[in-house]
Amino acid sequence: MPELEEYLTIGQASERLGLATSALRFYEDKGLISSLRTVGGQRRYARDVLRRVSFIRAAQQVGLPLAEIKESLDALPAHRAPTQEEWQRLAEAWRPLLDEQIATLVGIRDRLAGCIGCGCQSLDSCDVFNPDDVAAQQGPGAHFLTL
Amino acid sequence: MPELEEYLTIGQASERLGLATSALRFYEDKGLISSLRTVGGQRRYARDVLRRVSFIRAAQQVGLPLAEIKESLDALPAHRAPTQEEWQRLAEAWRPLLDEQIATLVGIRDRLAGCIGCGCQSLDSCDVFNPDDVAAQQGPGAHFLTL
DNA sequence: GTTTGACTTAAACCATACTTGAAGTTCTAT
DNA sequence: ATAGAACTTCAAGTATGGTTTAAGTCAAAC
Repeated sequence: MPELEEYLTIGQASERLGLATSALRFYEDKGLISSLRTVGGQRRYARDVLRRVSFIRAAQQVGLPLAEIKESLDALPAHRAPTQEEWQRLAEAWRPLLDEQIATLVGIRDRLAGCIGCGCQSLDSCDVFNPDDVAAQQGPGAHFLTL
Repeated sequence: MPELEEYLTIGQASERLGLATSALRFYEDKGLISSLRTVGGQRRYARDVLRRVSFIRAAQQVGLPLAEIKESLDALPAHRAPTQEEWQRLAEAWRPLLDEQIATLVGIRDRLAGCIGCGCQSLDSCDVFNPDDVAAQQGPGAHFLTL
């Protein structure tokens, strides 16, 4: 039986994910991933850890802190590999965030292009360089990253 | 003479920018902004600090660390308000970064849509959930944020 | 059965980006 | 002239996301 291929050591997972072993242990400490243990106490990861970690990294790119990512992952079953539908429900939850973040960046880019394109006085009415008073409407900190 | 309108106290700048006074002092400590001082030692900001700080905040949204933002700002004149062209040169330097970051997020979004849209087996060939081996090609850490 | 590389924990350390607190000073309005 | 709000500095604290180190154990090949 392919028991050797069934599970990954932390080094194997690390290599495949392009992530330090310390980061995997850190994620496990924080409850974002879990592992089985050998009799000797070494970690063995089920293969779905690869998908979980990939999900974590993608979520980080979207700007989510690990604590929130954990909350999302907590919706997944603890002791069996999640189904496709379960992954998709998580993924759909990001859509608004993703859209918002993309809109923010595209907004910066376009206003940038506007400032560059249209000559001398647009700069004074440009949101990118004169948000002034605008930011003050939202709470301190926050904006889109702290969602 | 409108000396009162010419300069901003730290509290006024803070309020207009929607940013804590401690953050403004922190930026000044780090050399990202500068101020004049009253006889009594209080800060007075020239109005272009608003644009500078807005630039900083926008740059942070693009993922740049303060140290790099400082390097960009160091290209601006120290003792006069930058011209429009000077601001634009800085802004243009972000274009590639912005484009890259937008592309990354749009990529995640589209692959997400693909996974959700196309039924049961796409998940196994989806980059978002199976980057596996892919990430390992780049150095540890890095990816687009550490540019 | 022994070596060697991969693994273990726990605690300490790092960098970034700020915030908070203490103790005191300045500014502005009355 | 004085009260109170706003300001000052400096040091320490916080949160996030890890990495590093020390001292030792496990697993696999020889």
